Amino acid sequence: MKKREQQRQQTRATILSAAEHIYASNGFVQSSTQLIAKEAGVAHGTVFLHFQSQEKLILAVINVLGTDITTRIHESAKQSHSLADVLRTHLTAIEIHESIYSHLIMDMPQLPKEAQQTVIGIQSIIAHHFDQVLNQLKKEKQMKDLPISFIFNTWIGLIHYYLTNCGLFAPHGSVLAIYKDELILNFLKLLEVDKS
Amino acid sequence: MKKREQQRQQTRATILSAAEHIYASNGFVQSSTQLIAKEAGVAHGTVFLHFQSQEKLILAVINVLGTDITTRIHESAKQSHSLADVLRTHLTAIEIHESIYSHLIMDMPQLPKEAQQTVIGIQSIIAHHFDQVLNQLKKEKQMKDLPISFIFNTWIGLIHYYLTNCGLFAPHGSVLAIYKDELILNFLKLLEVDKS
DNA sequence: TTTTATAATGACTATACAGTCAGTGAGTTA
DNA sequence: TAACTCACTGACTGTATAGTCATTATAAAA
Repeated sequence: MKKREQQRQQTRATILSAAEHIYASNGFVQSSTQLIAKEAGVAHGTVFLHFQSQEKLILAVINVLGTDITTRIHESAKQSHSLADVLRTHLTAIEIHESIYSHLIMDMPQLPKEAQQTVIGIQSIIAHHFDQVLNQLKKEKQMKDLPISFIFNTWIGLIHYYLTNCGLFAPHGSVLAIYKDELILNFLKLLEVDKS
Repeated sequence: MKKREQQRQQTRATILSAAEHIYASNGFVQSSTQLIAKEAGVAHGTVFLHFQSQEKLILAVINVLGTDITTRIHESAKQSHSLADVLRTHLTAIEIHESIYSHLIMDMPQLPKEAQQTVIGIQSIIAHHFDQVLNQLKKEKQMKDLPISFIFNTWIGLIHYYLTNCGLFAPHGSVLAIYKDELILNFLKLLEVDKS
């Protein structure tokens, strides 16, 4: 590759990575392109050479995030046969990107629709695995008869509640690192699923 | 009362009410003081004669909201003896202010700490009633042994999930009006509490 | 009636920010 | 080496918005 093209790609990657860092600590809405440029060590204008607009930059970051999370879930899901496995797969994939993912779900209402689509995409995958596992459990009468969608929403709601209130649950660190096991265990108990 | 003082109070009330409307439809963070002034039919500067700053205005609106919700819960809680009663009391109190309450919990991370205190205050009351009712049920062995805090967080998380995703669950109207009964019923089933 | 006090006005300031563009210098080609 | 290309710069523009203040109009006091 030509040296110029190489440097161009490098700069783009630097900006993307800087943006990811800034968004992870300040959230998407409260981060300025100026700050991202500074963090990346480039001029403010350079950001707009690589990304049409702030919105496109945000979408690019979210897209990278979404792709990574869904890939991880997909990989891990091959060995997920119990509900416990599915829950753990979900939380582990999110935990890796906890801070930026938390900001994503908090800022969602103010982000473009395409961003929301990414979140929906992630949840669809989890919902799919949920569906499979829970239908099996229902068939085996190992679980009470509740709408799967309700159970799913309860789970997602619970996780998002912990994530959006990380300041309350884990002021200085990862919420999931602390509560992951406890959450999975208690949720299984709630559904009365045998842990085996 | 002197006519001047009366008019002053009237103007203040008009601004407060206009702010409440605007916040309910646009959210707290995305609403400008200009827009609120326009809605109230007063000059922009007038807003700052009655409220030191935008932040103080937001806090005043939230304070009114918090007081009303907690009062309602307090009133209604006198007749709340079962868990179903407590859940219904909670949702009914919120439903009345659904749009602004939803924005409150969504914008919370970006609001001053005092605002967060209001939300915590509301939840403390609910948590208190939860505690009483669930401890009783536990004593009577009518419920499985899970940490009450976990059950509480699951409930709040579920409700907040529906509220923050109202665009998904109820694009044109009140989420709680549609799902209130269903949510209560399914949550009770989940805990296996006798509905009587 | 005249004077004083003050609620309200709206033009103004200051600031923050997204996005632009003429200019610069290093890399590439002839 | 000379001409050219293009990634990058940073000063600039335009816009949105919180908050200020001299001025105005009206109610209260003298």
